[in-house]
Amino acid sequence: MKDFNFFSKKLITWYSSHKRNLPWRGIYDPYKIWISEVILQQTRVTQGLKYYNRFIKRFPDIESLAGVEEQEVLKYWQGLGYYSRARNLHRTAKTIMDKYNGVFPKDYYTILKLKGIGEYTASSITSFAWNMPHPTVDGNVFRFLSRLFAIDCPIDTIKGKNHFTELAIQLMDKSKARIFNHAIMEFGALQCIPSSPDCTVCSFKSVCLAYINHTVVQYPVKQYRTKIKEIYFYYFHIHDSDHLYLNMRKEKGIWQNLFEFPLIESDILMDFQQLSNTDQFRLWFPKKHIYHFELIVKNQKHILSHRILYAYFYKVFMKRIPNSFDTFKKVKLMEIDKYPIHRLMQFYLGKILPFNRFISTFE
DNA sequence: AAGACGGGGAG
DNA sequence: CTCCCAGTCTT
Repeated sequence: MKDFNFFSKKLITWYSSHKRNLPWRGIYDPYKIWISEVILQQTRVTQGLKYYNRFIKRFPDIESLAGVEEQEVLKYWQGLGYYSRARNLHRTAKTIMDKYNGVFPKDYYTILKLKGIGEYTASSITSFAWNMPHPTVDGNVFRFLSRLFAIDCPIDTIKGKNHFTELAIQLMDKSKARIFNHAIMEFGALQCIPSSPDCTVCSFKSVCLAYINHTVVQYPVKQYRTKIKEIYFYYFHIHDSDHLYLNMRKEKGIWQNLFEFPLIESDILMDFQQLSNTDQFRLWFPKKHIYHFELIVKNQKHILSHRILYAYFYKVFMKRIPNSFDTFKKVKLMEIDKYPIHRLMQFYLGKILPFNRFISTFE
């Protein structure tokens, strides 16, 4: 269709004068590239930056990452979201130690089999570390290419993915995969931005089909929309002057392996009367003991990509800690920093603890 | 093919 | 509010 080498050249020229200075640029260590790419999955550069620096400082290589407990890896991921990324990072570090003698595999398809590494990340690692000609097709690339060629095929379908990947392969100067991939993503991130891009200064305005047709706003095309469900979380903060009673979320789902107060989840809004009639409540707080409940936080809205959850925090006072609390993890207040917690717990602890030193270490 | 999985920032 | 971010895994 066009002179593809023209695009590659033009893109790289643009990149050389517009690129941002980022800590994972100009690095050829596959480990560091891997960490940076996983952190940046569905995450903005500005948000991931401090996590990257802190993570690399604590886990400078595969061996150091594989050698710790998952809990510590999650602690360094606390607040970033999509926690399966951290769990998979840890798991894959162990796999590389066990199966590949601690050396990061160099074959694309071997890398692709590792947990938490998909096509995008495998392409990033192989192209950035070894200049292998695999295209990095991320959100930036989807957007840029969909506009440049006015592609109506939805990007969130198998067909769309394949189409854009093929296009990126054809556009790429195979001998310059590393800089081409950096350039095309940077272009999408800085010039061909999602909303109101300044097309008047774009290097491709003379050939961009969407710009020529005045249809830039229509691209990229998406087929699916995530539907959002509302849920209600009722937390119990057991009163104790110098301890917290926590549970680890073991089940698959939101916040797996993170710590939180004993919790009753519900699809519906419940007042205290209804709550106290649930099986879980009666198990934790049997009638033979005297309790006093105080509602500290009411209807706290917490938004996830696919859920809106409303949280209630009850503080529980009692004469003596009953045996039914033995299943909870009793954590010294001073040691809360060792336990990975989600934003909602951080919010509550920040509210009730007079000194924010308890949760300040990782912020 | 469709949904699950966080959190934050921009408009 | 809505959209989207250097996506991947599960069913």
